[in-house]
Formats: sequence, C-alpha cells, structure tokens
Amino acid sequence: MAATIKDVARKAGVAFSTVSLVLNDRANVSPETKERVRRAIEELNYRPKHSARSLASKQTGNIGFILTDDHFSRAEPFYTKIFLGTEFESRLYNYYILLTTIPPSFKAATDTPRFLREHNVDGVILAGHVPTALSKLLDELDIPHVYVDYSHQKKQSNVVMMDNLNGAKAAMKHLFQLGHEKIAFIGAEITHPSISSRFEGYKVALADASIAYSEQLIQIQKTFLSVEEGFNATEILLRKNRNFTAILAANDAMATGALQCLKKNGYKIPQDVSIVGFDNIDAGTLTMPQLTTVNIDKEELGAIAVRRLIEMINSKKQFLGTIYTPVDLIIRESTSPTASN
Amino acid sequence: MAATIKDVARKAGVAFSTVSLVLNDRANVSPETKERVRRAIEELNYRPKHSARSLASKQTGNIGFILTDDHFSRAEPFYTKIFLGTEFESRLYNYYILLTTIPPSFKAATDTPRFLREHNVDGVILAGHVPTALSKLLDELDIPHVYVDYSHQKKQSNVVMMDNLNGAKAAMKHLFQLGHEKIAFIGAEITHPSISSRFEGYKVALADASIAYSEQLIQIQKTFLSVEEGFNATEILLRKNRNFTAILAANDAMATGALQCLKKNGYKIPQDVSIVGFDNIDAGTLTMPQLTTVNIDKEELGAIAVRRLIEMINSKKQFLGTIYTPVDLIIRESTSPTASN
DNA sequence: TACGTTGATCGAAACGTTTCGATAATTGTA
DNA sequence: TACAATTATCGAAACGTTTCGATCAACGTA
Repeated sequence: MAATIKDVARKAGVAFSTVSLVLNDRANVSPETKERVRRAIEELNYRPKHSARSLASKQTGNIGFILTDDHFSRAEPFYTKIFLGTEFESRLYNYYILLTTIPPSFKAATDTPRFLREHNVDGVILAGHVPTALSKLLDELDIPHVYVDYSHQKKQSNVVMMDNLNGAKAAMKHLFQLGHEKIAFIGAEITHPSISSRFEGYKVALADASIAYSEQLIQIQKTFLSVEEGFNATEILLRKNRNFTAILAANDAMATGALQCLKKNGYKIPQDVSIVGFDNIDAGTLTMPQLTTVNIDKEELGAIAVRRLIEMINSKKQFLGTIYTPVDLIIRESTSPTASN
Repeated sequence: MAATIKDVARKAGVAFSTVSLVLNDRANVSPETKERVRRAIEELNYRPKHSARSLASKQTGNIGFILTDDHFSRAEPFYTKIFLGTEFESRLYNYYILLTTIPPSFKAATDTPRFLREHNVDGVILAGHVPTALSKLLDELDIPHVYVDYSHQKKQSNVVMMDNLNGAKAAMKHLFQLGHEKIAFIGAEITHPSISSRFEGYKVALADASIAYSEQLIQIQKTFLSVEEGFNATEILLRKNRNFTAILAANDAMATGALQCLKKNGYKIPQDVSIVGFDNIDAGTLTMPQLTTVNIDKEELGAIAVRRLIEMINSKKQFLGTIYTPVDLIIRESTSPTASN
C-alpha cells in the first residue's frame, strides 16, 4: 500500500498536520522540521492522494471542458486544438481537464454533464456554440466559466475571442494589394459571433477601400461551415455571377470546398481565382495549392481560457470581460496577382 | 450548499448508510424505503460527491490516457480519434478520462504523469509508441493498463490492435485487380508493430500472387510517417526506378506526400500512378484526387480499450491478451486500372 | 414453544487529507 | 521583570461517502 501522510509524520517525528503544512508550503514552519519532513517524504516516496485532498479542501482540482457534439464531428481539428491547449496549460497549474460533449439541443434535466452533477469541477470552459439552456444552468449553479470562441450577447460574461474583424480585414488588404476588387464572400452559421465578425471585416474593408458592396458576390449557406457547403456555396456563386477574381471564405473548410468546386469547373487556382481561408487548420497544407489563410493560435486560445478560469476560481471574481487574441495572415499558394497586374 | 447524503437520510427518515445502500443498488433494501429514499433524493436534487465517493470506495473513477508528445503534433488526427473513442465509451461506464502526454524520452523520475503520482486513476490506456521505461513503471505500480496500436514484444500484456496485415493484403488485392504488378511501398518508423505488419502484408500479398519482391520498389524512411517524408520517399523512389504503376503507403500522411510529389513531377493520379493510403484520416477526402485507403475505426479502437480496461479493473485479471479489430478498404479516386487494362 | 435463519436497518469506523483553535515555547516591550 | 505578542507545533474536527459488524424483527422449522 502506498504511504500516507501519517507514515510520513511518524517517520519525521511530527504531527501529521505539520506534514500538511509543509506540503502546502504554509507559513510558520521552521526550516529544520521542513527539511526533516521533506526527507521523510522523499524516502517513503509519498504523494498526497488526490481524492482525499479534494474532499478536505473542497476544491476538486478539475476543470470541465464542454463542447457540442457536432463541433467534434464537423469542425473537429479546430476545437480539438483548443482542447489540447487547455490540457497543456492546465497541467502547469496542477489541474486536470475533464472533457465532455453535449447535444446542441441541450436540456438540463437529461444532458447535464456528469462532472457538474457530481460537483467534480471547480470551473468550466465552453468552446464554440453554447446552448442558452446550458449558459443558464451554469449561472444558476454559480460555477466559474469562460467561453472560447462564442458569447451570448447582452450578458456579462468571460470570453476569449480571436480578432476576427482584423483578420478578415488583413485578408482583404492582401487581396487588394494583389489587384483584386471583385471579391466574393462565402460563409454559413452567420449567427455565430466569430463568423459575423469575419463578414463584418469583409464589409468594412470594402468600405475602407471605397469598393461597392454587392449582394451578387455574397453566398451565405443556412447550414454548416463544412467542405461540402463551401462547394455548394461556390456553385451557387458561379451561377449568380462569374465576375469575381477572389473569394474570402468564412473558414478553411469552406475554402477547401470552394477550391474543389472551382477546379471541377475548370478554373486554375490561383491564376483564375484567388482563395483565402480562415483558421489555419492543418489540412490547409494538404490541398493543392496550399491555402492562404488567417492563422489563429488555437492552443493559445485554450491556454488563455485556462488562465482566465483559474484567476476567477482563485479571486472569486465573476466577470473579467472579453480578451481578444491577435491573428495573422499566412500567405501560401492559393492567392496571386490578378491577370491585369 | 449542495445537499449531502445526511440531508437525504433525514428527509427520508432513515440512517444515512441506508441511503448509501439505495444509491449503490445493493440487496436487502425493502421496496418501500427504496422508494422513500428515491423521493427524498429527487426532492433535494441530491448527487453523491465524486471525491468523497472516491476516498471511501478506494476507486477513483478515472482512467488515464497517455500519449507521447510527438504523436500529438505529428499524427494528431489518428490518436485524437482514438482518444475521443475512449472518452465517449468511458462515459457509458461512468468513468472520467484524464489525458496526458509524455516525452518520448520518458524518465520515471521526472516525467511520471501526475495522475499516477497522485493515485488518481484506476487504470491506464496507452496509445501508440510507449517508452520502455513507462511500461516498466506501470508494471511495477501494478496498475491495470492496455496498449492501443502498440505492443512490447515478448511480454504478456493487453493490447488492442487493428488487422494491419489483412488491411495491406486487401489494398494489394485491389491493386492486382486493377492490373497493377509493379507496386511500390513507402514507409517509415518500421519498428512500430503496426507499420511492420503493413509491410509484411505487402510482401505476403506479392508472394501469394507470385510476383517477385524487389528492393527497387521499397523506400523506407528512417524518420517519421509524415506528409513530408512521404514526399521525400517518393522522390527517392523516382530516382531509383520509374517503373512502378502504383504505390502502397504506410499511412495516409505519407500517401498524401507521395501524391504531392508525383503531381509536382508531372504525373497524373490515378491515370499514371495509383496510390493507396492507410488509416482513413479525414484529410484523405481533401486531397485531389481523394485517397483510396484502408479504413480503421479509430473511435472503436478506443472504445474497445476502455471496455478491456474496465474488465481488468473489475476482475483483477492481469492479462487478457490481444484483440484485433477488422479493417476495410475504402475505394476513392486515387486508384484506377493500369493503362493496359 | 423455543430456536436458528433470513431480511432490513442501523451505527460506527474508515478513507486521507485540510483547517482551525489550543498550547507551548520564544521573543519583544514597557 | 512581568506580560503581551509572535512563532512553531499539535490535536481534533471536518469533508461526504462506503463498508462491515451489530441489532432487531419476522419467519419457518422441529
């Protein structure tokens, strides 16, 4: 059997509560006893047991990570990276991450994650779209939580976002510099705050460059930000209007779909049409040509969320506001100057 | 404050140990008290606290998932899927998964995962390459563990594998049927049991078809199973010998690299050269043409590992042997009949 | 009728920590 | 020199469960 705190105490010749003081690096322990206890711990290879610690300290040492099902199946690589970011960061602070998914049709009665029911997390990170019922539940439970890449409007909360607006503007600026003016936008899930900001960036960039906005160049799908919908959106676009020389896609998946669609229709990329994606998912280097895209440091988003959450847990503060992380344009092969340039 | 078992007992008018009996569905509780307790639980919205339960029952309710760092950065989508498989399956059995990565140069003194130090898991799942030092540590700690997609030779253990041999043979048979005989093999990390089995399958298939094996058609890299190395291997292959009409790649990443290399060299795929990958990663549908590949049900591998592990935890059995899950060929666009067919 | 069995419930101990009030020893202050 | 304040250590209670032996009532059996 593994050694307990009492074994250590016996070996060091102190009360076991003193060992606890040493363990937690509390004040008012003499250097000598500290050393003696340290040695006993070393010799017995003692490690405090997590569950006992949790019970006594009323802290679980766990952080919950919640994602809707469909995010995993659809946009997996993006949120997976965010998850991994939380995982690595939380290790530095001695927290475990407990992952779970929920259905988009979340109902508190049936879908409440087990770690919430069992009081097994000190705080929660929510990535991507969050059902309103879940937000409400978390508010009621009075448990610290931070959103990543999502937010409920008109509600005070803690949010980690990337700078979608400037990302889209940077992408547009790049296209302008290459001589493009007829630039199409394809998207979906336009109610998602990140996507609507990207679309906003597209429009602002046009306005800044004094180029007229045209509905003819916009195709926003009712469904998902998938490769397939990127393909579909581009097909519709081609039917409406063959006059564009570049496409800004709401994410890399749609950009990939656009690429496939244009190639099937005999276009050469980037010679005939330039394409810019968003997210910089790994698969963007597998397409031919490789995608020019707006890079998001997904791991960093997760890391920031963890630091945020731990700050909230420790300070008991409720609302720390919204953080924006910067993004940057990665120029690869899917963009080039217009023919006239 | 949340209700405790004592609150429930008071409300139901029973001893709190009786509530525990009901909670754990033990024998010898009358239907009436059972009902009374159930109602009290319902009314108070009581849920047993995980940490208290762990402490008393000496079971943590957690399963550790260990992966080497480089697996996450390199072959991410593959092992990530396995991880997700364990996550979903473990939920059914009321276990939490605790994920951690370790360096390939694992040293017990410095790199032992925290959940092992803190006695915070009932068992461990190891995916992909496992450092020998870690295997030894787990044996010493006497903690149930199962390997997924890896195994240490000549050691009794618990392993979940896919049927690599037959996967490779199925891929070869497909190529034979299309008329291919000059089939190249590219690979890397040949010491990994899965990869060596795939290579073995390649050779067995040739022998079964009475086609001579030629070193000229083999290129095995010293490094990693990456897109880049697939590219490199194919370049070397082209220098050695331009006589092949098909390539079997050790995994999809290398197949993608081969595809990129051949296209850069002016080959048309699949008209000039057919390519078959292995793993069926999502990105295989993003290439043009889409990859023909051997499908592995990665989530299922994870799920099997969880069931295995829980069986071991409950039965105290040490060695349950090796399970092989079937694989199947997915024919997409990267393979076609030879010119002569 | 007496007694062993069985079934239902209870009470107490145990799990391994943290935390807090008490106590003893030491130091500082007037 | 006496007393207050501070520092170091201790002991006990608390955290919220599970588990096990004890108790008691009801029942069947001889």
